[in-house]
Amino acid sequence: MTTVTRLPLYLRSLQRLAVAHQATVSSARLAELSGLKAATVRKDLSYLGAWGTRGVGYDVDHLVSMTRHQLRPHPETPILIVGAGNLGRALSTYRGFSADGFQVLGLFDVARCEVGKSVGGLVVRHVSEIGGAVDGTVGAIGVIATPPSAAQDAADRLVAAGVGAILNFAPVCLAVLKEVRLRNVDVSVELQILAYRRTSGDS
Amino acid sequence: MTTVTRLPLYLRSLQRLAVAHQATVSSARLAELSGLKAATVRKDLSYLGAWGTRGVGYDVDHLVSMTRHQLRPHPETPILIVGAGNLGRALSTYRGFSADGFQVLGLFDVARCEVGKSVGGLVVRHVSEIGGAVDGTVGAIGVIATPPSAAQDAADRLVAAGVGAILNFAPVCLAVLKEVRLRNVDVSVELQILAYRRTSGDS
DNA sequence: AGATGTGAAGCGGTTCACAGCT
DNA sequence: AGCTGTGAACCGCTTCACATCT
Repeated sequence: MTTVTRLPLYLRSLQRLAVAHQATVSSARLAELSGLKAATVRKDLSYLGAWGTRGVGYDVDHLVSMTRHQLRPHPETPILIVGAGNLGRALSTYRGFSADGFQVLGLFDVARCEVGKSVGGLVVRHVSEIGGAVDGTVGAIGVIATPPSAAQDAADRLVAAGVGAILNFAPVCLAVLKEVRLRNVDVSVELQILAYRRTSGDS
Repeated sequence: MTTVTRLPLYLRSLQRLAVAHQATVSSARLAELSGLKAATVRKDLSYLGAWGTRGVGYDVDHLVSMTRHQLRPHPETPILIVGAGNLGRALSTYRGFSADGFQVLGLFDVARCEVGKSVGGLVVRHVSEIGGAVDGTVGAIGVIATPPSAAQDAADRLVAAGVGAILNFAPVCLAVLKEVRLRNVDVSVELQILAYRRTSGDS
């Protein structure tokens, strides 16, 4: 269901509304804030079993807790970052994570010379220690921020360690067990899409 | 057309094949390398007017130049990065850009104390200089790597400077002229999608 | 009046299946 | 035999339209 991919967007908009002490939102307003159509918002919320008031709209606080509950069953989702290069360091010091319920559990690298360095309160460990770091924790997410050549190895180690999902920033197509959810973020690909044909707008 | 979003993937796979001296590829093989279905590949390539040989496959070199030509009308697409924080610095030192035909034209920040610092051969300039940096160049792409609060201002400046597209890393929904293509990359959103329900795989 | 909830239509992309070429 | 090229079926998401409720 693609509704899931919009839930985080709703949550953000809703949190802003909550901060602005808006008690209620219409689907039209929420759509506008999230860059979507009103009908889409209503359909999505109805899937979640949302209960709006006709003629008024939805209760912001109720929607916030409902959306958040859908998005995070556990209070803190552990994150493991592999690759202590520029991107890996940028990610591990990103302060937005904790607000969204994530906690960086560890930062790893293959290069021995990187191991032991401290990055924003986190000590870089060797990739061989990934397994030990995950240990009992369930639902951990691995983030791959390595060069392309090291990405598959990183993925293998993360999968072996038992992570439930992987977010891959390396420009390669990874092979993983299909039980492991995988999403790719590739800056160069995004730029190439944007660079294509200077015509018509696309989301 | 969503074909465009797959072109960069094909190009990457094809370049690897070229390096490995593979003269020819079948749609099935290319699909496998790119994580797609064979039928999709054939449809996409036929849209480009590709000319494969039945019983054999496609000529790798031909496909590479055809795809590359589609993706980059100009040899070097100029990139302007706004925000010299961790992410902005990571992006401006990313070495993969030049290989994919992009050139970082400038790195900007609002904070006066950041201005003048040197980051990987690039001197951080104040955001007010964005307009001058773009000047005559056509088809420039702006990259927003600021905190959320500064993102809309960055977008406005980039649009005023005449960029054709914006890649936004800030966790906000930007308002831009609809002539300007916009794509959003939000790490927290990606993680939230991955964290959702520990069931069924999704791309 | 103003907004939700939702069946039904619409639309775009994916996948099938097979004819046709080498 | 093998693989492309493509019409047609399929599928799922989006959007409309409107009955329904406050």
